[in-house]
Amino acid sequence: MKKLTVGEMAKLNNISSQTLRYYDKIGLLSPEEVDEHTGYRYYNINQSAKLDLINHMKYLGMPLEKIRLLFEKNDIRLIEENVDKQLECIFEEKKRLEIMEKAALKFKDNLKEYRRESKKQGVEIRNFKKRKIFYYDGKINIYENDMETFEYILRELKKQVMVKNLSMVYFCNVGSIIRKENLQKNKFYSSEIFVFLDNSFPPEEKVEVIPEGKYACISFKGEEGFSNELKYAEKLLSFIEKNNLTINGDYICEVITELPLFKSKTREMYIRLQVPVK
Amino acid sequence: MKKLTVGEMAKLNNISSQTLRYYDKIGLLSPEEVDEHTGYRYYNINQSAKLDLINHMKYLGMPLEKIRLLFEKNDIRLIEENVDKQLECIFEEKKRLEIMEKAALKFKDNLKEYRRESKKQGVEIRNFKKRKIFYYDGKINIYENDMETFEYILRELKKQVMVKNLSMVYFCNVGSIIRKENLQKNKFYSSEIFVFLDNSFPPEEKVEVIPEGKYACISFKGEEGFSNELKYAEKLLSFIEKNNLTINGDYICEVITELPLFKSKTREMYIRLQVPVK
DNA sequence: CTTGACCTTATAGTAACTATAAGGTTTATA
DNA sequence: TATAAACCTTATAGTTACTATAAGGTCAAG
Repeated sequence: MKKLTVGEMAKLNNISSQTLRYYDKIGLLSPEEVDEHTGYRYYNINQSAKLDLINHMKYLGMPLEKIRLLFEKNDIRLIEENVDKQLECIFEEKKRLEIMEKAALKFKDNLKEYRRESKKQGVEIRNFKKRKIFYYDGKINIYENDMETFEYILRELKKQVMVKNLSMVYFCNVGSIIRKENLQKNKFYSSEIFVFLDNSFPPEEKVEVIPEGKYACISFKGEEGFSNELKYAEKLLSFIEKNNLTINGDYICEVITELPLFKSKTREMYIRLQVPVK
Repeated sequence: MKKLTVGEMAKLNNISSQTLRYYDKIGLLSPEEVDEHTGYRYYNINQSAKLDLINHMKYLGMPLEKIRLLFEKNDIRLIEENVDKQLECIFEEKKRLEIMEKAALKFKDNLKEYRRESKKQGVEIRNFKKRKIFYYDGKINIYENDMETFEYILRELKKQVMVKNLSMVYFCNVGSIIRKENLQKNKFYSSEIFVFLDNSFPPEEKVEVIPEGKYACISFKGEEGFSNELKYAEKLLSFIEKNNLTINGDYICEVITELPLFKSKTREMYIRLQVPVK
């Protein structure tokens, strides 16, 4: 039988000779013969079969070290078990990709909304579909505290989100709520902040549905502190009053997109205030 | 505002302090302040916003270097383009996973068949569903040549499979064909070898359908050369004759599973001969 | 005998960290 | 005020499955 050099063997199997040398080094596939004097590797074409199998198992996502061990152990049942494990990994990976995809689409949505909102001025009436949120009550009125405190409450929410094993994907869409009772009393009190969830999320404690319907909205660029928000909230409420609308639920302050990357070190957020109306 | 040390900042954001130091090193996120004398890093809680965004983009599958560049370029449109690219990557990755899953399931199937066949002796009649193959004609009668030549033809098939952009997944299921005309003339001539394809594979040149139906089968352990096969083929054909069955199509020699890992350096294959009968 | 194409080993680089070592700083307690 | 614990610093190596490069040896053809 013809002895093949690394280069020939590599070409026949469509891989690089370095890869073959590497496989030799880690003991995964060694040439049939090595010239003692020159160190030249000589392969046999039928070693391709093993290479085929390596590629196949690699394709299943197995690390080379595991493949090597399986070869060493030489037990079909072990191989089967490992293929089952690989299948589980593949399943997990597929789930992860699904979430990634959702996250990317949501991110695009956010950017689109960002562009839309940054052109808008004044109050408008919009229809929103049903939305789900996961909220956390910090027990502190955010309007009576500074951004620093708000950040700490946000971190707390983030931890809750992680504890609940929700994906961090959601964490780009946060907001705060003023409950209807307080709003009607003109009391700016909000201790609850939330993240938007996927609509497919199952009902659970601290998961709430924000109903579909008409919302009076106003959006603006968030700045340090909440003084800004109060100004726009007043505009929104006076619009509602002027147009003889009735407040129909909780006031929501939604962060459209935050791009803290730019110039400033702090959050640079577009904010949309929303009040459901009749 | 409170200055946070790496450890505090890390704890608040549920990452390790080493990661924060690493981000500092690669210029992705540097602390607001560094003590000139001691080198201590001091962060501000509102830098968490940037960390959130980093995590989000990382989640989309972006490498840190790209995230850093996007931060540097400071252009929303660029970010959007990159998210689109990420979506494409996610899509590709999903396709790859699908194939991986199929490969793993097929591999398990093969092992199951391997166990089944290794217990069987003698001829049996089995029903097979429709199967698709991609074949390659080496123009050389494999029965008149040795295993080495066969291996070279296999390598050629492999290249064709790659040229056609088929997944290597299929390469674990190879076989050879003796056409009906030759078989009926008792002429053991096969120059065509093939890989089984997914049934969803679109019809194309060199893609053929092996029809559903009854097959007379015999399986055995493959050994060096084809002498072994000829012996079993004779058994199969005499069975067909004895039982007054008619040959209804091409003779197929299918490699059930090869596990070249074990002891021997050469292919260790279970082989199933199949002849469609009426 | 030379030339070019191949082979060898060794080392560094990739990505996003983690782990470790050796040594300096801060803070709380005795 | 001394000291110890808990933190911080930098630098280095390791992870995976290779690829790229350098410096030098071997082989086959002309």
